Amino acid sequence: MDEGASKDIGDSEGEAPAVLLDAETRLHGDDHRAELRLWLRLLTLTNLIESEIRSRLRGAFDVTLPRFDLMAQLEKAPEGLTLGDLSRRMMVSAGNVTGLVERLVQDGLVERRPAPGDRRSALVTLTPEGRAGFEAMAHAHGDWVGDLFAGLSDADIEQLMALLARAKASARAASEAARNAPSIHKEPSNG
Amino acid sequence: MDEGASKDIGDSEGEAPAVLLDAETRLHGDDHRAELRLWLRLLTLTNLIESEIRSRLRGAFDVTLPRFDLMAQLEKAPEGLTLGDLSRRMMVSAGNVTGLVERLVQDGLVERRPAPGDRRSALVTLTPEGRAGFEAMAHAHGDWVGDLFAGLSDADIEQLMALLARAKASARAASEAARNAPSIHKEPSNG
DNA sequence: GCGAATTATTTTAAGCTTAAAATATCTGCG
DNA sequence: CGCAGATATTTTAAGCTTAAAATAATTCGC
Repeated sequence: MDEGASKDIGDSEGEAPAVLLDAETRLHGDDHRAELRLWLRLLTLTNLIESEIRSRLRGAFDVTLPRFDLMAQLEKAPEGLTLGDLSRRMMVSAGNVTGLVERLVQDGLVERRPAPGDRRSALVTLTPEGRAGFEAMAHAHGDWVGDLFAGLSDADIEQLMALLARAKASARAASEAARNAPSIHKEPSNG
Repeated sequence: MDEGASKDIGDSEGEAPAVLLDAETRLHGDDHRAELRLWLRLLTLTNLIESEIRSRLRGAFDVTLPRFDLMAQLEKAPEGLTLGDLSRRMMVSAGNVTGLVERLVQDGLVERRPAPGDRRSALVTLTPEGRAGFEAMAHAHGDWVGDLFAGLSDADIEQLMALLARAKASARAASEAARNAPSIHKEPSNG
């Protein structure tokens, strides 16, 4: 397995990604330059950290991020979770979970057994080996994340948390608005 | 070997992902709770926006994000780019670019031709169709990103830009430190 | 000019991911 | 009861992604 850093989309970082906007767009009205730069920076940072964590998980424990994520969910639910629970909590498709669980079962890290009372469902739990492995990984993972953000002060973190919360609310609102009114070509002012 | 987009890892969001830290970790010293929450929030936000953009690109233009990204790089370099250039600029592996270009050529959106002067290389450029398609996509993409961040004020954006820059510097420093001194089990103080 | 090292690209093997279709089971309603 | 619709999971087809090995061509040093 493995991983990688990923995606960029725009410019490396310093200047305005003017290329993403042709002259006509600007005439249209909004130009979204600041938002595009923000998105680019957010994406770059997240990809940087994510690929660092992926690569460390692979190097130190020979495990992928999705597997780590799945095990983290199980760790929080000692009584076990169904595939559907996992799918919802991990925010990935059901088919994805099927394959992930299959591979983790093969590795002896999780166990699958019929759910009592519903023959459609299966309950997934960590094996003792899986639990022990996860604990070591979670410990290292915490240290790594601590390291990666070591250059931020407590105040920086606090401010970031607040701003990211606001950004998330904004993005969620926009997503839902689009979901409830599709096909409107998303022109804020003159559509 | 593997990889994909990734997702959550911790809690849905509100509370401390205490599960990622067992008692022993806390005794060890640092506990990194704040950093873990920050990382979780950053990841959640980025995934939310990224999947929204992916889904809109697919719905409106039947194109994937990696293809859009590749075309964006070509748009900025009208004289064309080699596969190696693309790999570096997109921050993905060379093999990845080979396949992406292959598929885009099949769709008639980009063109591949031997690079003059180096028989190992190929120059990739947008076809007229690819260029026209990209312009429409970039326009919509700009609007979407503008929408998604519409709830942030100019001041919010400015602050976020500054804090994210600081976070990026921190993460980069930590990555490079690790790269130059591997195998030290990453214990900040007592390794 | 020859061979070693470097660079550009492709191939291979494996895993992640999704949407959509197919299965299987369950629940509610007459 | 019996069936219709909902729910849980698997399967399928396609694409993305990487690391590592394999090819091919270039460059450098002598």
